[in-house]
Amino acid sequence: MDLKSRIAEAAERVLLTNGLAKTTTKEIAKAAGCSEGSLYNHFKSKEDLFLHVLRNQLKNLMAALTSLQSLAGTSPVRDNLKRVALAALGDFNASMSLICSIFSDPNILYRHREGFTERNEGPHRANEAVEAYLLKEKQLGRIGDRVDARAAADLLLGSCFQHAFQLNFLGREESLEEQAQFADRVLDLLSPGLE
Amino acid sequence: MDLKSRIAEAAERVLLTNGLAKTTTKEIAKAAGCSEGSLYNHFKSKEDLFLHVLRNQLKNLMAALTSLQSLAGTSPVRDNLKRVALAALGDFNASMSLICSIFSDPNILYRHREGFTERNEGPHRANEAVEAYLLKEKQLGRIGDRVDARAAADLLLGSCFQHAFQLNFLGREESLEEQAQFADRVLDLLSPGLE
Amino acid sequence: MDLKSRIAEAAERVLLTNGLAKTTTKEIAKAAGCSEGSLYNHFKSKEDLFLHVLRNQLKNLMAALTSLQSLAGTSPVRDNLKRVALAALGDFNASMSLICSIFSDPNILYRHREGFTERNEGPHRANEAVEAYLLKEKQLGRIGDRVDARAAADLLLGSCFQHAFQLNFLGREESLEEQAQFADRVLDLLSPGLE
Amino acid sequence: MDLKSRIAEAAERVLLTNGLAKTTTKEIAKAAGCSEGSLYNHFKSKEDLFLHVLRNQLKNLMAALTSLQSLAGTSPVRDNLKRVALAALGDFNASMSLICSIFSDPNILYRHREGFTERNEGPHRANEAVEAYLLKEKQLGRIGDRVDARAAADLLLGSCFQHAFQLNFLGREESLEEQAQFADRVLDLLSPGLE
DNA sequence: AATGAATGAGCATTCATTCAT
DNA sequence: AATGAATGAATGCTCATTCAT
Repeated sequence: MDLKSRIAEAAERVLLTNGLAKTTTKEIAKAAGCSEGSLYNHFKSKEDLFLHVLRNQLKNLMAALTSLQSLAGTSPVRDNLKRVALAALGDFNASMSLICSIFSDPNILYRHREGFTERNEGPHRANEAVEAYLLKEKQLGRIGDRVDARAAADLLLGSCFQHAFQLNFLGREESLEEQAQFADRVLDLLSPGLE
Repeated sequence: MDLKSRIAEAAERVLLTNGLAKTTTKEIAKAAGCSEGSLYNHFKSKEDLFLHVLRNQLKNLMAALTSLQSLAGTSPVRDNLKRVALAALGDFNASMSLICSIFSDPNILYRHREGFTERNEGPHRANEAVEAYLLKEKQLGRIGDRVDARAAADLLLGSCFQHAFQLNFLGREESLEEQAQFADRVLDLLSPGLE
Repeated sequence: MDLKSRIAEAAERVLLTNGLAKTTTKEIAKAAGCSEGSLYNHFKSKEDLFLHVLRNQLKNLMAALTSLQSLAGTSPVRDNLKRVALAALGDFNASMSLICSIFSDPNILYRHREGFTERNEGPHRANEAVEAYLLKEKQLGRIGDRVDARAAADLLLGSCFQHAFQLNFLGREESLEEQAQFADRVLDLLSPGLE
Repeated sequence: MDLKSRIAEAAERVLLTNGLAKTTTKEIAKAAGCSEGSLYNHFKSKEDLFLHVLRNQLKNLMAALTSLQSLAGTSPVRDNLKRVALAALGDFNASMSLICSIFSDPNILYRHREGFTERNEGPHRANEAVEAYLLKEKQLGRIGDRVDARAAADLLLGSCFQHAFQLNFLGREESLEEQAQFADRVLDLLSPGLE
């Protein structure tokens, strides 16, 4: 693996462990097994390195959302949504402290936001992706034609997001099984509204 | 107003504007119109001051949750839930950057968590409060006897939480009317599941 | 006891416990059971308070030296010297850290020195006092007429001084009996030179 | 010379001039011709730097004490002791304010003590070294077989120590000749006791 | 005389960044 | 590209002193 990737992974590790405020370039360098100077051969600044790491979060969720689009009309809606919910729970959980750290520095927040705006990406796109999927299912008649697709997406992903937030806050870990239970309970309640 | 309160309010203002990472004691003092030394006559450290400010967030939501308990059986369930949703949207919106900043420093996270554990409080209690309310309504027969009260609470507050998060992330403001629309759409979709 | 004395005694206690560098006016006030402001009603500054405390050290030794002058020709020379040695060991031991602290701040050193010069006092006077006593004994024929009285004084008090210094450095306490043994051993060796 | 040594020497200079209490990192850096930050590339803290300087005091005396052991039985005892006395007077004089400063901060005192305990060194070892030398001379029959070697060492070094202390206190300098006279007078008085 | 909140200059220390090698 | 010593601005915090009450 090249040094740039090693640095990025080391940074991610340190950031998740120590939090943005307590993450120093010295420690990143140590974790990456290189010198502090090397960081600056591959990233313009610590902030750039952080933004680079940030952009690589939520990969599983993004993949799940991409594949979700092509699942419309195939496996049961509920199964599809559950798959997304599980990916969301997993990724939100793993990345929550990184994601939240953007609010501790307006400069980072601004740059992160602009970066997403440019590429027309961003975490809020997740909700749009679920919405888009549900619209397709609506056209296919697999969910009620009065269903507010966006509201459904917001409820599903919102509950997963807050759930992950609270687990992180409480310092608790959750097994895959517990995650599945959470998804099921939420989907049980949501399902009547989708018909 | 006494200096301690002035400092706390100034700190809140600066923290919301600059983010935790860019908030200095010098700037808090300036905003409070006092010397840096005075900060330390009233708070043991910058961290303590931050935790103090943090604990005073979400006051409206907490008040709404308290009054919610006594609303069981009175006004329509949906109205009661909407009231909570609006309080949540408002408070989450106003406090999101502060709340999220706790993840940028594990020490702060730890102390904030312990503080809540001691007082048996915390943001996760919000969901429990809504759950408790819904359980009462279930006993009163105003919602279906199969309803998963906790899942309903998680969906409602979770969607509000993530909505506020995304607004903050996008740097957008939302009118009260828009907030009400969001609440309505979410509750529309949730309602069938409550019957 | 009046407040001024209470403050002085509290300061002495704190200084001996914490060392000059770690002694704060806040702690002195706490130890004296008064406010920090009161310190300044009785002493012009913390430095003045320290100098006041400093001047009240070695009281026993000074008393012993005063009474020593009138002992010339009475009890055996060796007994008189031993009495002085014991007073020196006791006082040096109790005051060493205070005495040494004057070297940590040239301003204090200067003022302490000037204070003594004015009043024609000072710790070096101790050696002169023993010298004066020995000169009397020499005139009385109780010690050899070739004896270098000042050298004898320097040897006796010097060994006591360094002994106390080293005990303090090592953090050891010494019983009165051990102190007496030290004095005896030193005087045994010194005695042949006095004849 | 490397920066670490330059910093240490600069620190020693500033400490001797200003006293521990008035020695700031800013001034040390200035005296060393480097930035304050550089201090921390070579020493963990100001305290560590001080302890480093402290451990390099009394080098001449230590050398004299080492060579003293091999002088037993060679040059006259009195000459050997005088050599030690002169080294002691010189080093005590030059280092007194540094040595005494350890009593102004219990933390420094503790760490300095522990450092010596570990390495089985320390200023009190000086007296033991002289004692050891005298014991050899006793075995060689060059001093009386009843002589209390430790008491002799304590008298000799103690008087030198206090002499240096008082010179520093009085702010006086002493020529090499005056130092030799002091040593001679003290040894004159001590000599009868050694036979 | 006694208070103690307010002060603000001063301090040790940190850390992202640079640059000569 | 890799290094790591050097930097110095910036930070949180301390504490002797003041002064209105």
